[in-house]
Amino acid sequence: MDLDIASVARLTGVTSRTLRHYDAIGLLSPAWTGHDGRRHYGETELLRLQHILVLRELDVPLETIASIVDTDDPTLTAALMRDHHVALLAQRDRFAALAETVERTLTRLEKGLPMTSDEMFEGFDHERYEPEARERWGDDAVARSNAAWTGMSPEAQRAHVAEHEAVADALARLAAADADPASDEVQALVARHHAWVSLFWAPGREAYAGLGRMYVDDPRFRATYDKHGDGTAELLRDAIAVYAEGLPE
Amino acid sequence: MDLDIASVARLTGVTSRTLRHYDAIGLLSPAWTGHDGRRHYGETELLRLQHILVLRELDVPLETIASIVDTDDPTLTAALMRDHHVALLAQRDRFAALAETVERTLTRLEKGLPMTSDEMFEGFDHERYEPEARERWGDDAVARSNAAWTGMSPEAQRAHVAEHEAVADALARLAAADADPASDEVQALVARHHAWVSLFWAPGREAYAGLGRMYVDDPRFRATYDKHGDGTAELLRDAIAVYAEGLPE
DNA sequence: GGTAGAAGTTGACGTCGCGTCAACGTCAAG
DNA sequence: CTTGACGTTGACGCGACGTCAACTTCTACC
Repeated sequence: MDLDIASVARLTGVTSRTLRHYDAIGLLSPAWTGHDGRRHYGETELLRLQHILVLRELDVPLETIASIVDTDDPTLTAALMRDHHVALLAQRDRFAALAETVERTLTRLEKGLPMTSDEMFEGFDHERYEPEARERWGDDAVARSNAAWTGMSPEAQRAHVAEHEAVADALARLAAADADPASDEVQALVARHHAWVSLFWAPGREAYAGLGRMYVDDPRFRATYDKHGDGTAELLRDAIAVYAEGLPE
Repeated sequence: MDLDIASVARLTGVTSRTLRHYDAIGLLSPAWTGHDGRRHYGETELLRLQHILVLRELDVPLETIASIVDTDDPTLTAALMRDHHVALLAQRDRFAALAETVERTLTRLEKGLPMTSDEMFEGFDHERYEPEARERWGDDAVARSNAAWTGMSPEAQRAHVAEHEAVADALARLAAADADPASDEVQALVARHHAWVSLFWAPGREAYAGLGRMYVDDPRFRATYDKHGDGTAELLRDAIAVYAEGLPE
């Protein structure tokens, strides 16, 4: 896939100016730049852009968005996306509440009835900023946005990240040695991986296997594991496929 | 009702800074200012503020908001509010669509399936800017926002406004002469008023009577008619009450 | 090969809706 | 009569682009 700036603009609804802006501030760089300076975008960039736009819909500042989409941990990313899904539903409900308030005001006006001043403003800003939104996207959204993650102490958070790195490193070494995905050594690592994932999200059999496939199929997620060593993502995928058979649902 | 700036802020969720800003740009002036310069707000201001906030939720620029809420034509105002109600519902649906898109992306990612680039961006900006929103709140929202109004030629629009003025003037003269609301002369004018209203909105018996009461009860709307002569709003209300009995529903 | 037009490029400045800070005035309570 | 809460008026700052301007490059057609 090779799209120029206008194609991306048409596809996504953002202007080319916006894409140039995102390049300028380092939020979204093109896949490559022609010798003439023209920007070219690939699939990875489109995925990243979708992620960015979801967050932008929620009025997350671009700087915060950058720190979120730069998180190269795929499971955390997935968890955050689920979180954004919840936020979108909240926005939907907020506008529904507003519509109702306005409707009430209208019918009361039509009937010539007065309203109390509290009643008039039900559903306005109270829903928007209390109690979550402000806290939620305030300073460091990555460290706050997921409930499980938020509940952890900073040390626990660091330990958690380190655990993931350790698993990935060990997997990379076994991948280099061409280990069997079903072997006990590998399966023990997958168990640790599954425990790690479970803090954010408790996937069933199908979902966990799907996550494994995503690690290979999505270039952005694949890079996360393969930077520890070539073949790591594939080994993890295959090992997860075996491990997943033992899961419920 | 006499509220200071902090009360209004608490009630509505906007900051006092915002209220001062709205005063500075002439969007919302306080009812009166104390000898010490402190701002005091009344019921009229709260109504106006709610109107402003509804429009702000829809991302209408403040300048446009000003031209909308300054329209001192009550029926057009009511029609616009109904329009805003529709827009709020549209926003609600837009976020619902976004949530669905994200959900689809998530499940596909979990299953490791790819998506087409079109699919990925379904529900993003296409809904937001096409085909209505941009045109709708573009330059002169007052002259565009109502469907019926938009369809009229500029000359027809001017004629329409003039008709309303003529009716109000005639009513004011009859009010000064202490005319009977049920008299043929007055009822003929109400018939013209009803025809005028019907272009924006076809009220039933109850709704039209309610509109009449609103003309007296709401000070902002009352002023619109009483500027033609004292007692005009009351005469219109009583005359509408009589006229409404002959309406269906 | 020449040229027009469409679409890209990089600065640079403008805009909107306030937030935020500074410096100061005023009021009610202790 | 001070203290502290809350108000006031400037003035500047900012985030996310829009909007020129001046220039280069690609493609199409003669």
